[in-house]
Amino acid sequence: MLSLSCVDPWPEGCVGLEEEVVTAAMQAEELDQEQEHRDTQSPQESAPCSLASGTTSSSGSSLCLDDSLTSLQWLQEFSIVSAPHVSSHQQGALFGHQPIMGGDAPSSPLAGDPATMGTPLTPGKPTAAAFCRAPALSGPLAGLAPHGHCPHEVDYRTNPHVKPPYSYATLICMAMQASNTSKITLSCIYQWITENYCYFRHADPTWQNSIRHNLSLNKCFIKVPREKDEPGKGGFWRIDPQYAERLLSGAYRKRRMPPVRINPALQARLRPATSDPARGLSVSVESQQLLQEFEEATGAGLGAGLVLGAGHDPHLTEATLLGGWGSGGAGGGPRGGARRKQLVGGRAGGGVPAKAPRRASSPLLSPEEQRELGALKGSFDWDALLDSALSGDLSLDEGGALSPIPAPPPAEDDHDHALALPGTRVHAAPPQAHAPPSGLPRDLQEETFLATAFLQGPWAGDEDEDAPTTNADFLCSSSVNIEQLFDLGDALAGDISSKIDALL
DNA sequence: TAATGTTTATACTCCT
DNA sequence: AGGAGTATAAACATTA
Repeated sequence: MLSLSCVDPWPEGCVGLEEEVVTAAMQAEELDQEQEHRDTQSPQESAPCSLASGTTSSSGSSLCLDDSLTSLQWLQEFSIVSAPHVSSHQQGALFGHQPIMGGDAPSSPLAGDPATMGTPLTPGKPTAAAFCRAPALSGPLAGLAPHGHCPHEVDYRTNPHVKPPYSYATLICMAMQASNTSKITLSCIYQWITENYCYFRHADPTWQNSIRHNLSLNKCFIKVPREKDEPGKGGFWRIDPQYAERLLSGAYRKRRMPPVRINPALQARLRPATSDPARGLSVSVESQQLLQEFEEATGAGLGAGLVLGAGHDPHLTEATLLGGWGSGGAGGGPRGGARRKQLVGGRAGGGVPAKAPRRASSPLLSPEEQRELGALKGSFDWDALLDSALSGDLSLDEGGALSPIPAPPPAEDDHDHALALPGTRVHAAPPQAHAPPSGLPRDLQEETFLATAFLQGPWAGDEDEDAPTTNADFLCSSSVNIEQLFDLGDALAGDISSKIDALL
């Protein structure tokens, strides 16, 4: 059954943390009140604040969230450059709202893109509600907090400096699930990611290689060749339905990933501005202490990117920040291939000069793909998905979505099953389903679930916390509440019992 | 020719 | 320590 952790935003293991964080927030709020007033109000600059229409109004910026619930306000003290022109709303880009699965994507990929405005890495005002109160961080999800990279702190949609803490597979899943179609093209995946994650708009386009690599390698993804009469290049991709089904099952698991990654493509842009120590990362002693307390509370600090070294040397911190590719305290520096590129010739045949990095380019979409992308910009309707489950379209029985019994690998022809998506048909899984071939898919789905659940829920900050139905739980925000799911479970249990009785 | 897709290799983190 | 999962890089093949 569904984890109860979905209901309790602050499970046992998180209570202490909550208190500490809130305490730190209160202290920080006092410290930062002066700066709070310094921040001139420029609502017109907070374009991302505009809410998406419909059920996916998850793009509310930090401004839209509850200012009174600041919990990490002390992070405002972290400022790579002093940029008086940067409004608090822009500062809120780092912590604030989430990329939206649906709703109105920017008309331009760069719309509301701080990077294009030279906005530095300047954390804004997260809210308590946005920090770990959200469902994605409750229960097993609290594991994200130790990463120090709570997704609710960062507005990945507009912040070009921080890499989303999601695996590529998750991003692909998100793109696919945001689509109203059962299959999308590679370019649409690119497009969705770049529109929803500002980081990738400015990152070296090698991430696209990784996307393709994931699509090819990950068994979750199935390639659907184009019809012969279908124009366009490349095939379509979709999620193996057996994994899509598991979106509704299982517990969350944190993602293993370096906590904070600064877009290396922006480092060069940032570095000149921050090379001046006078304009460098400004961290007050109070905030350092608060951050340290927070790190101690969370056990991991704000990730490699916000490591406060001995003596809390701001410059060291800056260097760590700008060094990018935080490697979890393993010394920073480029990881993986980047280093190998330097140290090992690899198959590239040592000495072969690396390709000059290409500029990120917006994939050119065919009209057909544009239409498809239009669907991508549409809603990411969990209600519909849940409704599908509740209506029985999803396999809910043996090994089904809501069953603790793992689903079996699908038959080959199962690939014809469509991804369970809102507005689209949802095929039942083969009843003989069992455990997935590996742990990856489950993790992936859980992560995707985690990643997408909160995308639906900007409510944490702008709703009354005391309201019984606004506990920032995606299920509670959904038209299908947890009771319904329990009712469903009861019904299923009853059905199973009756069948057992019949057999006996 | 560029986009797409496949494969291989390496490095890193986390878990057992 | 080793395996699993993931990220990154690159070479190469295919296709529109």
